[in-house]
Amino acid sequence: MSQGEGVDLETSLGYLLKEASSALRSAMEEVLRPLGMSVTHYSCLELLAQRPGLSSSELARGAFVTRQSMNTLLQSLERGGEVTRPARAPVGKVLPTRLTAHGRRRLAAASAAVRSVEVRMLAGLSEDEQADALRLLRSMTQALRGDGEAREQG
Amino acid sequence: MSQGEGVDLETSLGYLLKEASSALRSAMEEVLRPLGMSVTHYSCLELLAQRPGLSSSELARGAFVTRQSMNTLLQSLERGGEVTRPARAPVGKVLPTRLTAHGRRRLAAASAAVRSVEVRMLAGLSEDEQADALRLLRSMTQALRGDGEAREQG
DNA sequence: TGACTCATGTCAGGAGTCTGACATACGCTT
DNA sequence: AAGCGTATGTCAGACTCCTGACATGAGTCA
Repeated sequence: MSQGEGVDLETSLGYLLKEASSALRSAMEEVLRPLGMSVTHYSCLELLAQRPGLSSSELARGAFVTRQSMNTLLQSLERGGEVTRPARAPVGKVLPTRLTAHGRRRLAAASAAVRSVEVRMLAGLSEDEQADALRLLRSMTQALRGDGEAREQG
Repeated sequence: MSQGEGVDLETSLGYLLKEASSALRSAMEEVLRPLGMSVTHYSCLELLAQRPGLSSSELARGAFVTRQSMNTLLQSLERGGEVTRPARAPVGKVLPTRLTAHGRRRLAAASAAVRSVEVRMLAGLSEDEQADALRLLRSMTQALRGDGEAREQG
């Protein structure tokens, strides 16, 4: 510990990452609130728009929550008529989920709101810097996930 | 596998930021769990080590939780003998919090564990890239915070 | 074919965090 | 000096998300 005391939070990438993520989440909640939508709710819809037929578990991984939490959300979204799931699994236990027309409309509004936040976040960053940020973030995530093993990607 | 086209999540800085943050949090929880410590718990201790005498509200802002949540945590930390707060406020209502020797020992173990995670996260990034990441993250956070309008003051 | 492994959906219980509300203490303006 | 707005600490209730556990269905291999 003799050398570790001078951990300046302002130069800790971990802290800054958390700070940025927190700021992004707050900003998203702020613009989503008027629409009566949570960040997880929006994430779920966005995921479904891009990859129709995803299962609850796949949606959960994509939105970074547990499959139990996602399942609870999906049940309410089904009641609200934003998504549909077959009563019985076509194959296995997997219930493919799809957006309804209503869900798509809800997503459209939310997507525009979220996009404005992202635009604001990127303000002041050049194209090259944005590309750098993408690459850096990917590198960090991959390093955190893979336990010291180089994993090839498609 | 079934990658569509349209809006690609893989090129959304917001999504990647959330993904990286999620991976970091998971990694931290994993190494902190054996110590019986949560991420917020660790953050609180780390903050106190660097800025002794912080109030509950200041700690809350630094750890990105509400002051109510931080207060609940501080009460349990007080019971556990990791921090101390005066019974009455020296000035105003602010109760300056400080680490005890026990708290410092707890932090030392946690800090080492977290440091290993951060080292892993930074693996594969050059000094320059790390500096870039810091700068980029700061820029995004600042752009997100100034949501109202020009009312910024460091 | 049968055992084993893995993934999924779901139920139940609990820990952590948030919103809302209230009293108190400080600084600034009038 | 008094009023007003802001910030803090705290209590209470509600909610979200998580951990743990169970049964079911698919894929793999002997």
